[in-house]
Amino acid sequence: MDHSAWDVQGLFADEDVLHEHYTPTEIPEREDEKQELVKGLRRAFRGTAPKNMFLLGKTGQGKTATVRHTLQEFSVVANERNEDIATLYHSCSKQNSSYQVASAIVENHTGSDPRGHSQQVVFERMYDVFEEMGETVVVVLDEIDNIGDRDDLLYDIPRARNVGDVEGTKLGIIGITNDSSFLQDLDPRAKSSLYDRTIQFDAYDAHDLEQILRRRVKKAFEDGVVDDKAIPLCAALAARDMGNARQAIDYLYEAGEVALEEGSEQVLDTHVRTAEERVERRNVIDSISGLTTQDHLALAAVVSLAVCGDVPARTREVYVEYTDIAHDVDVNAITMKRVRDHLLELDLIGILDGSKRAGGSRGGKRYYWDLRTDLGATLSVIQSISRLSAAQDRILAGAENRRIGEFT
DNA sequence: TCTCCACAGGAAATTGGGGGTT
DNA sequence: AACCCCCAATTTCCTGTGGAGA
Repeated sequence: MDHSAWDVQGLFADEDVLHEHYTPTEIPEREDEKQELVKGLRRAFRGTAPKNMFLLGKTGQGKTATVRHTLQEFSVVANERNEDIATLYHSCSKQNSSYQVASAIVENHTGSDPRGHSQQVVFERMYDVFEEMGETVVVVLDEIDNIGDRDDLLYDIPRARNVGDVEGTKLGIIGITNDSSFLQDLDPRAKSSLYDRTIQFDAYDAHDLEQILRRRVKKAFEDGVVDDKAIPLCAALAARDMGNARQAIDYLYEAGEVALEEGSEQVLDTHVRTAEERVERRNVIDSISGLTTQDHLALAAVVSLAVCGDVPARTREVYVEYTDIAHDVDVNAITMKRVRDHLLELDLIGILDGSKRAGGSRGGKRYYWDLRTDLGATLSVIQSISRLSAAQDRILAGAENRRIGEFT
């Protein structure tokens, strides 16, 4: 029997360096931002509370890595100087309200879940946790935009000392958000009085990305394995899109996989191009599969219309298709208002395109919905959702005239 | 020019469910 | 068992919008 499929060529030296949760030891491109953080934090060594700060910037701009790295240094220095300083990093990705965030912090540190009590009680327990940690405590709340407008926590923590919720402890809070509108929605007066500094992480340009990639390549791949044209290409493709380092690294990683599959001894620019397509397709699939049933139905309605070539379509047309599909799969159909909301959410995450145009014969304004992602890829994802199996025929109706029925 | 009406979109009320205390 | 807290999704209700056709 041929076992060559199990062979591993030595392209990668250390794949972990390319994984999402790898924290680089240095980011020279973010040295300025780091110094800002240091300035805010080092006040703790003078006996003052650290500054409250907001880090602002899109995903993949090194916000989390910079903070973690800086906090790490801060702790080491504090330790050397015998300062009673503690730091707490918390990602709010799984919580969507201040209440849940406070509960999670309490649960992480005491082991008991405080949910069920009033918000006030939960906050008090959270402050108890802080007081136990040290004389000065820096709290980092990553992905804080997740809590939306239930942001009491952001007003409460900076005031805790004045109000007497914490007695001996000085609190500093660092919020990280990739949604700039989140910051605008905070009460402007509270924002300026409670938060001393916002640090903006601008998108990397192609040159920055290239430097970042080169450092990773050195660690992740064997020497000379990555062709010299491949790196700038990854950087350029990502810079053209969003200047996202995560994306650039994903391209590179996947390019390595492609090279392995093809039995190539080098990672070439052709591999990068294949990788880009794969990564993008995978991103679409991931974002769709995480949606709710109603989102899926709304999307399926647009896809169904797209299969027939009936896009862009008005909300009403999408809604009619939606009700039919909902009936097919035996799910309660919801109001048009709500379906429109779902369509708008799909627009927000880049799957649909909802353009608002002046109305036709009846005036007003109307949305015209179209698919922003590749029809074939989206259709195959829709088909893979078992819940929608009873509606496949309807969605594919008209496909044979359009010769796009053969996706799997 | 005026009215009409399908749609947009904000706000409030409702529904239902998860987790508590007493 | 009766009652409290938090929350997401949805419905209900309402006010605007603006070109076509009277």
